[in-house]
Amino acid sequence: MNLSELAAHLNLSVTTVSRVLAGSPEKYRISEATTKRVVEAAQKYHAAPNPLGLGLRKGQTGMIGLLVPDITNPFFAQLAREIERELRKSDKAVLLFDSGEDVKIERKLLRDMISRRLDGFILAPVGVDTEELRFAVKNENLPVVLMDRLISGVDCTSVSLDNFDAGYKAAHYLIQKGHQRIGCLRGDSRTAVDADRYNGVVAAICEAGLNVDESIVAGKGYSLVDGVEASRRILSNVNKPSGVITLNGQGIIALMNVLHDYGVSVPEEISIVAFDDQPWSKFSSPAITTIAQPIGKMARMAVEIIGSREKESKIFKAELIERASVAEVDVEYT
Amino acid sequence: MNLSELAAHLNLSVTTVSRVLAGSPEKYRISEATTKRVVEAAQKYHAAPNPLGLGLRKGQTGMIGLLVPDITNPFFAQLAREIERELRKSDKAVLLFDSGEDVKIERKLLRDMISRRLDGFILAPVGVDTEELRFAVKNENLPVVLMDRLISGVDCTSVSLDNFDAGYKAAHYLIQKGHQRIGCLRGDSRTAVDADRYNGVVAAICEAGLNVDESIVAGKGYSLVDGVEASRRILSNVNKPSGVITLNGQGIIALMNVLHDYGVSVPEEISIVAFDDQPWSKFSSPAITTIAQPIGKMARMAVEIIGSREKESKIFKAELIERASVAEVDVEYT
DNA sequence: ATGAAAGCGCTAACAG
DNA sequence: CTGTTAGCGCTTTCAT
Repeated sequence: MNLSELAAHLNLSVTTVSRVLAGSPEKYRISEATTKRVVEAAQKYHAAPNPLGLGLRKGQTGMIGLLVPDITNPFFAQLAREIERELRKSDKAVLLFDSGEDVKIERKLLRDMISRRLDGFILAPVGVDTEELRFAVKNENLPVVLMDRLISGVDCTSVSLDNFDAGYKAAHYLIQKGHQRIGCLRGDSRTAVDADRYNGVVAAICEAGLNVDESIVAGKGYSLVDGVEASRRILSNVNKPSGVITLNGQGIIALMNVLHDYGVSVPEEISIVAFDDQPWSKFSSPAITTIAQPIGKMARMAVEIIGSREKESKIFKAELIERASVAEVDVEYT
Repeated sequence: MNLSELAAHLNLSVTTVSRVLAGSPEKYRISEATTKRVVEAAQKYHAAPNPLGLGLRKGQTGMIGLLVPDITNPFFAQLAREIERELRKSDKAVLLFDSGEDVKIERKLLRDMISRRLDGFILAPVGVDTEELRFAVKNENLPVVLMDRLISGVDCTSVSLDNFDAGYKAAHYLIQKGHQRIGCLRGDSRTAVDADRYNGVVAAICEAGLNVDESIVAGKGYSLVDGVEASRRILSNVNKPSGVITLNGQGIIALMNVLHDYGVSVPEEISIVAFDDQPWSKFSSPAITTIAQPIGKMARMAVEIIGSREKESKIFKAELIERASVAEVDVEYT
């Protein structure tokens, strides 16, 4: 039931009913009796303001759009959950758009999202620079915040991880533990997240005076199949790495399975540091040493930025969670 | 930009612009010239009808609400993806609500969903019978379809799996392979999905003249922690099962890790049949024999039901995907 | 072939 | 303390 129907039932004007249900009866000095009548009747008839009328009037939809490349990817699922939970506090709902890692679909979705006049946009794009993305990001009137897959060269409001630092931390940790031959399972190297993380890894390796061996670096996408293929390539190398860093969440799943398949034991034969702390990371056997992104904090920040319509970018630091997938090895003097 | 602004720019009435953009210019015999002018200007200025005005007029929001207990759970993430993809074809968007397996939150979300006047509701509830859920499900005016966690005793439009049959298939397969001592990793036994699956398992075991040993049956929820705890209980039994069936997606993740932890090899020491085929199931080592739900088909059916506003319930059959996690054992004559 | 007007449900400005 | 009115952006009659 809507407000005017309720008003008719109670022989009141829509205005009065509206004022009561909007939660400001005292501001308009509505009598206690009336207030009570309205509230009770509203409850009884499940009456509530129609958000379309309300939105039209206020110029707000009460919804924000969330675009992800793959909701099936645990990182984005977690992100979506945190964002939804946070938005709920201000009675906003989340419209979910999944591009399936497909730029063409993403462009179409972006247009659809914008035409829906949402109150805000939290975008985790595929990672490719497109006209639609630029339009969204550069438009002063659209409260947009970019997450995860930032576009290199395009600066805009965003919430992201210091990916270089995170990659550096992972590699530095392995080096500290005596590893000298470090492999890397990458995602799509054309995306900034992946490139930055990898550059961090390379920096740490070089800084330690070690060499980067490209033959134990592989990866060309974020899908599980990509991860499996890359894992196989890395492990089929005659001279296996002593430690491997997986640069994204799907990577570790792929790698663990391939390792098991090849009968390679962790951490005895190969040590692992994995990007993205996942719910099962600590239950895994061995428990995985991970580079954890503060997903909750990042989600909250994104929501805050959208709400306040600031135009600032925030960068978070990843944390290395030490578990049991990295073994200490004796440094070989070569 | 909205239609009236565009109309002003072009010295046309909103009506004409609306008719062109609604895609029915010939129906109203709009001249080719005008049509072209409108279309081009709309493109240029990124003008599109405001969905709030449109919705208010048409009594539709162009959105359907999707409620899940946990988007982080791969099954629901996959479901969400399929539903979104399907809905997109009819230009509808998905409003995502995540109850976090919490009935109290679910009730609140349900109220919120309803008050938003959505065009349809696809609900995968926590699995508990609540006032709000009944209201939603029993209301003739709300196009609701229940999925996965049906409420026993409440019949309503739904799309679900023949869970008894699925459980039966899993157990029957193990028995065929010579297993006589079958353990079971359950979810929340108060939910119908879990109970039905378990009953199917029990039926197959009894039918084969074997006994159900409750000491190798455990589980009290759908979280990973619940799964780990249950796995430990099952495996710490002095008389270990020869085959284990996990009744939900999180269960297999928990079990695999605990098995590895305990140094139990699959399928040599213990065979496994797992509910829900997951992207990594086939890459796992050994590849997991699973009971696969036709998620895509179910999603499509749910969307179709919502669209056509039928009031029918559809039940799908699960398929056993044979892989390498079950070993054939010699039948012992006791 | 096009436009004017009404009305979807709501709230804010202006009465009283 | 409550009501009347206008207008948010759109589509659908009804006119021309």
